[in-house]
Amino acid sequence: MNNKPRRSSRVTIKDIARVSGVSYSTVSRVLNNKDHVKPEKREQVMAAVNRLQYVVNPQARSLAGGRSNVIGLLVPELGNGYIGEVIRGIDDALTASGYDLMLYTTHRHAAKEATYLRTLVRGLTDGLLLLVPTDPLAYLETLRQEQFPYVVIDHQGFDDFSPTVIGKNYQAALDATTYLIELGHRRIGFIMGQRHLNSAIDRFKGYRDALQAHGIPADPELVVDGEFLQGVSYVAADQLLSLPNRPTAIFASNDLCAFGAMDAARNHGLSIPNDISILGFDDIPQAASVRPALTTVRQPLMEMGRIATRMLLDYIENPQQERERIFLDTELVIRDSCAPLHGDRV
Amino acid sequence: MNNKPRRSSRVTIKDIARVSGVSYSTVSRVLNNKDHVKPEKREQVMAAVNRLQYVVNPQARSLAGGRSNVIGLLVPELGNGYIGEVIRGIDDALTASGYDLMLYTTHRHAAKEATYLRTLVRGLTDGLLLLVPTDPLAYLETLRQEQFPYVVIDHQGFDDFSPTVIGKNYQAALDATTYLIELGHRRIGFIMGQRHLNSAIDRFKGYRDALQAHGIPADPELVVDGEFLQGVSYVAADQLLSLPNRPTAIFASNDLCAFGAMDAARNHGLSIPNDISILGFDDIPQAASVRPALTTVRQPLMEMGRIATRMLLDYIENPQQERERIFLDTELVIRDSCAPLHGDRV
DNA sequence: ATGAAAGCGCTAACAG
DNA sequence: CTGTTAGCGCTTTCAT
Repeated sequence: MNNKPRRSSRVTIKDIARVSGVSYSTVSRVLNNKDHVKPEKREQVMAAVNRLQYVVNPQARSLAGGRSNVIGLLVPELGNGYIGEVIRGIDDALTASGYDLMLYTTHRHAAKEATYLRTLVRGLTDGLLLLVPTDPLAYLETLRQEQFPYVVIDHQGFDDFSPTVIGKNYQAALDATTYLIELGHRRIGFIMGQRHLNSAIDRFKGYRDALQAHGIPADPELVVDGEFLQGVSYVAADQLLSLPNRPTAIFASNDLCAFGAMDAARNHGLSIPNDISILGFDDIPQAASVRPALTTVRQPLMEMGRIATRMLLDYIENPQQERERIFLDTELVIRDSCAPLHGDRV
Repeated sequence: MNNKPRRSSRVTIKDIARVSGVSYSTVSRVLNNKDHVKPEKREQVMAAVNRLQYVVNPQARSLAGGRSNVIGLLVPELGNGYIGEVIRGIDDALTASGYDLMLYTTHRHAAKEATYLRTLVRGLTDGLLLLVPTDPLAYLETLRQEQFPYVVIDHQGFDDFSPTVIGKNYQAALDATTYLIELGHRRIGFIMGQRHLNSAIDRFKGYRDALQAHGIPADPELVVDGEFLQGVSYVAADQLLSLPNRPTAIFASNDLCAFGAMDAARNHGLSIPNDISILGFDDIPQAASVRPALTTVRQPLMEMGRIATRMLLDYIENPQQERERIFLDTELVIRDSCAPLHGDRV
């Protein structure tokens, strides 16, 4: 419980001030790229910085009211490729920026989110990336009032002021379902994501409206809960496949759910796509490597992370910047898990 | 470039000192569980803490010489399930600990690692987890001299003092290769990992020695470079499969490499496992979902992360703690990608 | 057992 | 353009 902290490489701005023969506020100025410092002094300082291998102490900087140069990322959990991809995009955008990343896993625990938020905002981070937050209403308003920079990724609709990056879920689901219909399917099962998420709801609406547009009556039996989880979806799909009049195609709200459905189909002795077509959403890396390769809606996950990060950095640098909401296009990636209704693989 | 930092929820220990009627050094004592504070005062303080929703400012604490309660994680990149699994274990162990996680992606860039290290050690973190570091010799010695707590995960052999958690690579590779031999294979290709990593080398030795133990001559043609990457392995496997006397089985240094080999095999019109057996290493989540499901060596990835984290926290709390090196057992997971030499699927 | 006071390393007014 | 000075919030001697 009690141990000496070891502080290392004790080169501080005072040291480099002494060595380069200027005051240490001047050092601070050049370090922060401020104006009003003679080029030659700037050079002297930089020389000393390099020679002494100086690195700032981010805490001191942040404590003194500067930036910490770290941004926080709140994610529900790490378990699926989806989040990994988004993080890659974030990391990508951060790499050149000089910002570091603090990772917070909330395990979908809303209270935890709120606590994190309070400490984070307390100066540890300069900005926040919220990936599918669980119950953001509780603190988003606070963040806004504090003018604390943040961007929400892949979650939308709980308020009308949060800057957001999200895929066009409705349109994507509409297109995907239409594709299935054009393949001749009319009994199309739907595995729903977490019902409290608008992304899940939008996907459902796309599915529903596509059916309706083609005059296919909605059958409540065909809509089951998958909660964006593979295990839950397995059960859900199993239920679908046990129906007397079972669907000939299943549209899953994300790839994980699609994998669950594939498992269930195999378990029922059904061949994919000959006996049953399965369509996913996200296009996580595994989607291409499962067999049959999954036909799915590709969300530009890395891109989402990258764009959100750029937006955030922009807000940090530039607080006046107008907040925006960005809707990204998706793309139907046709692979091997869907086939025309009566017949051969497509 | 110039913007006001917004500091929020300005409740500091002074506030809670005032409210609870003690000096603020007493508050600090209570907050840090120090002795020499009367139980009743302790209660008063805690009451105020709860009432005012106080949260410490980690930077101030760390600046003043206390702990920051964050640990840093250095990873090469996020691109594969392997690292995701390890991180889950880390996250798991951290969850209850009150420590936060700082994520550093080095992109296998050694210079970047060194820079990170300097700033990290500068007080931002209380300890470091190094996941397959690229060129650690440069700074490990420094870390040790500074008595800075760290644990290396899945990399070993570059020095003899670093605390380490790693799988038994040699034994695992020996067992896996033996399995293939017992299936009747004698021409067994090997896709090598990054040659500068001891984990890759140990796996190779296991392969080599298993062959030798069964009197199978080593054929250099059968050993190709995969660098732990799917793309590179595809090319490597392609080379193997183009051999006049092509192997009947391929042992890949990790699952990603195995996937590359599967792609190559399919491209050669070979059926897995009837025409060619493929065996992987790691058992990342995808391994179970590819078709045919991959027979592979299971490393307890989450467990590795969890154990390493516990060790690290232990070192932080308890600097005298003796450093240890832990070797974890692996397990051959037999699925569908390997079959007896002449014949049906196993 | 507890308070007072001295910084940790840095940024940001404020003078000049 | 540049130096001086006052903290940021907290931990830690050092007294008492």
